[in-house]
Amino acid sequence: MSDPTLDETINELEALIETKREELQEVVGGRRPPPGVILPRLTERVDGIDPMLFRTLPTPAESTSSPTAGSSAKTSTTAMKFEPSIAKTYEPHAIERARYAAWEQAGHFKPSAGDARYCIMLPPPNVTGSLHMGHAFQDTLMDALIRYHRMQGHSTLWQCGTDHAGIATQMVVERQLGLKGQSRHDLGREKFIEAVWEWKSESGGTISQQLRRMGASMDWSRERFTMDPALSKAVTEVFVRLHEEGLIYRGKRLVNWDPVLNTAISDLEVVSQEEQGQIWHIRYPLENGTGHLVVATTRPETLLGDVAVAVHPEDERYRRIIGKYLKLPLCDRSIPVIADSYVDPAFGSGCLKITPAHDFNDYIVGERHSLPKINIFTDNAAINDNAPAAYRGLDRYAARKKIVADLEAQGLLARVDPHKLMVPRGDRSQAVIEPYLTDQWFVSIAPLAEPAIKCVEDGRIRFVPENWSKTYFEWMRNIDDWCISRQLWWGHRIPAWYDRSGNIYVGRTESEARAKAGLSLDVALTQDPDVLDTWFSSALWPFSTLGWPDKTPELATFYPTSVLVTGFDIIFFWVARMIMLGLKFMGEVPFREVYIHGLVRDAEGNKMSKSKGNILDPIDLIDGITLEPLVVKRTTGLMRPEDAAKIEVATRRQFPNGIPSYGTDALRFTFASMATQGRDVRFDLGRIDGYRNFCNKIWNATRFVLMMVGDNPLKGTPSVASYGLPERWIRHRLRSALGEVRDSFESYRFDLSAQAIYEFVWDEYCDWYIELAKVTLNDEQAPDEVKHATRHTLVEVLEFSLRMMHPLVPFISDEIWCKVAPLMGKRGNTVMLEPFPNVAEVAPDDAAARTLDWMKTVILGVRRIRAESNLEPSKRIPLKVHGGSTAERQALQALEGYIKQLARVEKIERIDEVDDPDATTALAGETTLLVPLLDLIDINVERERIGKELARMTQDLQRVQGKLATESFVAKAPPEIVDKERKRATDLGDQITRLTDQLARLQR
RNA sequence: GGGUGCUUAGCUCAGUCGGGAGAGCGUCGCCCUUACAAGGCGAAGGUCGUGGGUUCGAACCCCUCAGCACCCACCA
Repeated sequence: MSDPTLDETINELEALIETKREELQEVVGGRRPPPGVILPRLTERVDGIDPMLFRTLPTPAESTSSPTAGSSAKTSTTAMKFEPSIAKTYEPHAIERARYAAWEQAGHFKPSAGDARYCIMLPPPNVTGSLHMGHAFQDTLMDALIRYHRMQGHSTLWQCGTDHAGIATQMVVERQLGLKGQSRHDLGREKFIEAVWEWKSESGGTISQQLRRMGASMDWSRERFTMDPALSKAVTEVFVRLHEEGLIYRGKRLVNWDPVLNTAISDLEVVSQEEQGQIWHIRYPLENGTGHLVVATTRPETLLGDVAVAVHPEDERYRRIIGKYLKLPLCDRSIPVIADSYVDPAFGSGCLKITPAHDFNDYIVGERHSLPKINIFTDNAAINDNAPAAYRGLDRYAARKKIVADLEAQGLLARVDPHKLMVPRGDRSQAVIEPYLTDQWFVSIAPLAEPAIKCVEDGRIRFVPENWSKTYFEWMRNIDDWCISRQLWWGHRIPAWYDRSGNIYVGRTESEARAKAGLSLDVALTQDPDVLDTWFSSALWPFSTLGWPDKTPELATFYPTSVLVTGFDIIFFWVARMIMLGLKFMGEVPFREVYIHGLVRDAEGNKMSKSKGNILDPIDLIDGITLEPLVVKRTTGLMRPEDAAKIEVATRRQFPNGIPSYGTDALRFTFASMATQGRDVRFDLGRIDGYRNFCNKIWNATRFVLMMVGDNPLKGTPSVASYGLPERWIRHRLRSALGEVRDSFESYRFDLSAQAIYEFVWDEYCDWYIELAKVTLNDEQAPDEVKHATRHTLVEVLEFSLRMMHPLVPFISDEIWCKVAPLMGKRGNTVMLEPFPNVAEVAPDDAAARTLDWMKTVILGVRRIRAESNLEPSKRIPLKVHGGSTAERQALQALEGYIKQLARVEKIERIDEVDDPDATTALAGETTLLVPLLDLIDINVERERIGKELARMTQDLQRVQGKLATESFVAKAPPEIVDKERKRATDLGDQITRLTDQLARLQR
């Protein structure tokens, strides 16, 4: 907390919040604010710590509203007055934190006993990091899988932990030191590392706390850090073994050098971007004074390190000067003209300057021709002493300027053109990367890559979606050796020692290294100062976290893990390397499946980034945030402070009222519903809005059920005969929904799971079944037995649904389940350990489904007439029915009560002859529905409506008849398709006749 | 230069085996009907990017083109 700007920000925020709090007090008069009003809260996470997290946890008992002790459950129709033991409105905050704490305390996240195993490795987030939308998305999917499998009784482990993230963490701590005017060199290596550890222990837990807010059910008791002693031991072990096998070697190579961070980085950490630059055409005079060659370069300063000029061997223009010498401008050196087929004669002048120490291609050409390598840079990319005195000590860009000026002065600059080029930059520092000749450690990758390719080819690892394996193969088949040494202080120190003459000794410890080489103690050794690439330790994560190299029970139980859930951006960085090292050291793949999810973008499809100011903090979506703190948050700590004004305007426009509080479940459900197969997902606030409403719907449906049932357990299972059609129908629907949910979980289609749950709960259970149940329960004639069956079904289907939805919305489902399950006589105290429902537990009932679906068309038909004829919704209307199949007639009789209530029909009259000319019509199967027109109805409206429907049907019929008239269709299409079309034609013909008759009557 | 995706309603997206184009949000109309206005009921809205091919039949399979996005790569 030593950062003055952060302190300032926090003070500002606190002052602001205090003001808002006072304003709000005035508005709501000290009472609980109405829904939608955002309670200001301290958004202190600017500095990565959230002191509010878990500070004031209500006990589970306090978290729900007044208990109903003493109130006797009434189960008659007067039960409406009964106030159930569930809060009146859905308030996620009242339930989420307490529930999570209870789960964690009870140890529910730990693996249970059981033969079937399920394990996911959390991609360890950066210990310096805080939760962003990508994490939140990914964690939701993993948690859904974990909960789904845990509920199936599998011994389930979600292994969590954090990554030391070498460069990133070191940079954060160095920046903090910088604010105090210190550098890491002022502290020295040992003190600096101490400072990093200290910082880690203070700020490192942020993301773990935030993961808890997401409801992530990971086994915290097994939390690991890549620099834990045990994991460091694994790192050393792997390094030493690979070295012993000759798969790790040290060598002087051209590597990607970050001159700002002063370290080598791997190919993957270099990001090339197209930038506008220039290309300089420079004259290199022939030594014999007969002219000059023109070479083109985008980097004139590298001229100082040139050792040759190459031309294509078959280029007629230059054939006779191959082997002659050129005077290297500005330098007192001669360089040869060489022939190499690498040169493209068509590009520029067809002459290429060769600078082996500063260009990857030139390096290869240089090797081919045994040319010297002249390094002209220092570690900071300033000109070194290998260059002429005039340029020494100049930064690379200052040197460029001077060199260009000098060339021009000497008349050696032929031309300068604007030129677009790919500029390599370090992904962390954004510094322009130099190819630079240094001693580094490498992993010889080809022998590791081969089995790693094979295990995906033969299906031992499966990518989901499948096409990502192509990307994987593409990279693995063109992979280069991996540079693993970094010139940093924070990380795993390389277990190698040097004597005075530079001989290398590798061992698990210095004494082992000595012993292996038979060195006596009086030979002085110094350890390699470098550390390993962070991804080296990450690559071991699937087995190092389980105790490797020791043979632990966890390792035997959970390796190979079940699935890896991750983004495509780290397939190369991490996934591929885990596969290679997993196969190497465990002899088995690290995971069976790799589920690749999309990247979370903002609503416009832009990548979310701090510098764009379009970041959404998942915690803000859960808790809500008012506009002012949001603006402050988005504009604080920008890399380019000049963007602040723009970001502020955009933020104020997009969130004029801040962000409402949605709760974790709504956020999770949104993420699940966005998890389609595409490459990226856009996060739209409209979606989360809708899913918060869905949670509210579940809440209120439960309130209704509890009102209807009371709070005493239901006695006895109803007899089969007491189930009405609605009860049979909703079970049938539940069965299909359940099947879809299970299938989609198995195939990682979380979007389809979410959709199936949403549609079942809202469209089937709430909109239809509850309404139908009301009819039965309000019917004084209905036998108790039937009412009991109805109540039982209300509860049973709800309880099923809660188990079915739990993996996606753990908090609300658990909260409600604990209230609902006892009514079923269930004793568990959390739904997360209950069995995930099986399709086999619910029998299909096609007959009930067909009948109820027909009834729905009747009700929908009447409702449509009512709406389109502007009849008052509350007014009961008479309904006449004509015709209909035997089944329809029976159904009508059986379901009359439901139809009357749901369609708001006064009475239903069967007529043999359509005699009422002024009636409006709807069709339900073979039955014709007629609603007598009342005085106020405009007959023309009805004519128009029927006319439109007729037009649609006639068009349909024509298409169907056209099909049936095609001989080849009847001959070649499957018979069931032909039959279906025939039936359609008959039905349509019949309906058209009935509507035409009705239209004729109206026109009289 | 090589590779991979995407293009379906105003917006964001589903569409699995090739067989009557779907959802959410938004829009419009009516309703505070005793679980829920964070709600209920109803409605409008689509040449499935373009052009061709295969097929009895194409949003879906094949090819062409266009636009967009991403990944990889050493063209000075």
